[in-house]
Amino acid sequence: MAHIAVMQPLYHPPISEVTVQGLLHALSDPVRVQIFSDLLRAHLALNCTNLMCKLGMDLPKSSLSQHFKVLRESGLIRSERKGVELQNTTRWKELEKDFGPMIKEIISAYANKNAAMTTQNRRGRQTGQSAKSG
Amino acid sequence: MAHIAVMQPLYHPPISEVTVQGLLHALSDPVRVQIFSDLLRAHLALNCTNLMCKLGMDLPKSSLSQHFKVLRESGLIRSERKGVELQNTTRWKELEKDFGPMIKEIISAYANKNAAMTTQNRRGRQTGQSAKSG
DNA sequence: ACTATAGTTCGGTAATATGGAACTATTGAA
DNA sequence: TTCAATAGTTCCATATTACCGAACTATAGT
Repeated sequence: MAHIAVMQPLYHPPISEVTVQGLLHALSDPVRVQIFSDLLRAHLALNCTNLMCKLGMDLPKSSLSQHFKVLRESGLIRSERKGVELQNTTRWKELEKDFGPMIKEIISAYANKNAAMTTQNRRGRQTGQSAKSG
Repeated sequence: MAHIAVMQPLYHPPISEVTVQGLLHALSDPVRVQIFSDLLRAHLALNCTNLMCKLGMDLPKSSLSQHFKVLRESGLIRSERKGVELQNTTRWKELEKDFGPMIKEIISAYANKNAAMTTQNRRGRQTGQSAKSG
């Protein structure tokens, strides 16, 4: 007895529908930034669960799914079914063409800020912030 | 009989406490982007109400106040009491020093996107979006 | 002290985010 | 085809955040 759920086939907005507002909202969450930058670094398709393991994050599946949905529907990533799992890639080329260096600058600002904070922490100010070790 | 409210004197985070996450969150709202870009263009201090009139926006005072608070506490603007009103300015210099061209790129991406959409609208696709008319 | 103006704070409601449990979809094996 | 396993999604209840009217604070002018 099929109740309601039909699991529709992963919506990806055309690049023309992608908004700066949506991109910034997606990238204003630390989990999503981590995922996106890792996808950038990885330079290849990654599935959701592996990605999270790799980042040392341990979120519930439902939250994870939501975060990927936000990234997808903001236009930042593309997710394709590959058997039982999803392969996620960034939509970098399109994005750069339409939004110039904005996204690059955002990611690099995050990276710089983290680096700066890590440096500060090394100098003794223990803040409890996640400072990736090793 | 003083109940609770004390109206504390407008908090401005030191630039070292400003986070990319906070900046992006602040700039992921169209009203706040409008305010901020107008402050940039204006190149001088503007009070809240005038600013909103000028932008043709008609929000309730309380919402307005909240938006300015978000901009202020994210580190994007500085607000100083000048008599009965506030004078708002961007913290551009500091921001650029700490976050490089990121903010500039965000603002310009917004501007480009709006321009692109206006162009599209002119070609007949009436979307109901606000397209500033002369 | 009274009035006006500019903005803030409170408090109720609406919208959005989080995460556990149940579900869907695909693979692999019997 | 049926059963189990794996990877994500959807549902729903709760928690957090946003919105805005009403009451308040703060300053200026009279």
